[in-house]
Amino acid sequence: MIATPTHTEGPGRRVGLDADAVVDCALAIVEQEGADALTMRRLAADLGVTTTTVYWHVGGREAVIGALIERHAQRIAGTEVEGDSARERVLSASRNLWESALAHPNVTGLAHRSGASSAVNFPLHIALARELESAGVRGPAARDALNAIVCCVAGFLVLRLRSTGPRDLSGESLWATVTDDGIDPTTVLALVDPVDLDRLFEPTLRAVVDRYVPG
Amino acid sequence: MIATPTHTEGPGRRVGLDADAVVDCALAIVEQEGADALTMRRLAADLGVTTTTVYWHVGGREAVIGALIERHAQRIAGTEVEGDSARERVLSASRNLWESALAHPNVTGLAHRSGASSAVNFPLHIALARELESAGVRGPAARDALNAIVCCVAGFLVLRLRSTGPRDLSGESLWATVTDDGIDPTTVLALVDPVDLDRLFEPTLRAVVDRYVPG
DNA sequence: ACCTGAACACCGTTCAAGT
DNA sequence: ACCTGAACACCGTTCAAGT
Repeated sequence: MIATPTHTEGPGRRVGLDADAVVDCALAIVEQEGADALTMRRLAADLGVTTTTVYWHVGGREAVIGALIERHAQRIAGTEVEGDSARERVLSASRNLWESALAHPNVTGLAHRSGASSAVNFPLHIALARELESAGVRGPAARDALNAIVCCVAGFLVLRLRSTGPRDLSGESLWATVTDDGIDPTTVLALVDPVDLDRLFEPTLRAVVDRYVPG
Repeated sequence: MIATPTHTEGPGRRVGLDADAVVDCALAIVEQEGADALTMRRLAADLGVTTTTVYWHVGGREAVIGALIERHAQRIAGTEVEGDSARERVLSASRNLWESALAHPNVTGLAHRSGASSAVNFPLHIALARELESAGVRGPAARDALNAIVCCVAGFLVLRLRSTGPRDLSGESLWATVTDDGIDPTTVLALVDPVDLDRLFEPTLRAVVDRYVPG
């Protein structure tokens, strides 16, 4: 008989839980079912404990989300930058930002809503800053290039990842403006089409890179 | 004695409330105290009624938010586009997108989180589409230009409006990567500075416009 | 140190009831 | 048609208590 707890239920029992297990479970819930599914009670239930146990190990909901985001950031930190020329490597590092967000839409959305959007992508931002330096962009120019690229990628992600529910386009009262004015309807309709964004991303990114990194 | 209700409290009394008054009140709460302050109970309390009355007039929270966003969209619809050349007017219409969002950060953030980010800016998107047409950009080219510009503006807004809390930058474990690698710290630090974005917005916007509208 | 049980103060929503 | 009161099922969080 090894040194196991003498009782298996009630206060005082040991369930062998640590902060890492809690954060892993929280991250899994968010990735699979979205941020709204992450409640303290649901998280505790999945772990087989009470909500108060979660509070003891990592803290309240905000703390759980913070830890979850930081773990995800470390997970995507190892993404490789490809390309031969310095310019191509800058583009590759920028694309990594775009692709990692598309690969984990729920975590990305949660990080964005909780104001930690830069925290998740921190490792990838660093990687991009490194490639900019290799491309000869330094000082204030590097700062501007980094910010412009990050903003551009973030903008495409916002429209690309937004919930594609049918309840958008709100009232028909707004549509009246369009049909009245003789604007080509397909131009405006494309604002809702995420497929276009996948095609548009690359050339727009290149336009911004061209503006801020010489070559 | 005019035809007033015979009783002033309890079920059956008339308070002279309509859907417009509810939406106005909801919009005021959001603009002044943020979206989190908009609860059904708070809204009802400000109107001097019960929560169920709000449900009767406009519906649940989602319906209130939808109506609130649509009203704001109509409010900003009248923004003027300035500029002599067609290209300058395209830039002006794009700037309107940026400035109206900065003027109403709470409503913008709520619209974005509730997946109605395109609904709020719908009138301004139409205005931009009109200027693109005047600039000779039509068909698929107009669609691409519109999407690219909207994405660019949205990206700058996302980083500009994100809650500038001190709890960002999460763990110090991430910072270790930076100091180890000899990256210029000021380059990365600038990611948190919103002032830089105000300066960067215009030239980056011009780079995107240059790419998609000739002239 | 680790975990439970009960409780508190909120929230959105519904339903029967009033005039 | 318009409005109330009470209730339901949730939520995050706290606190005393157990081993």
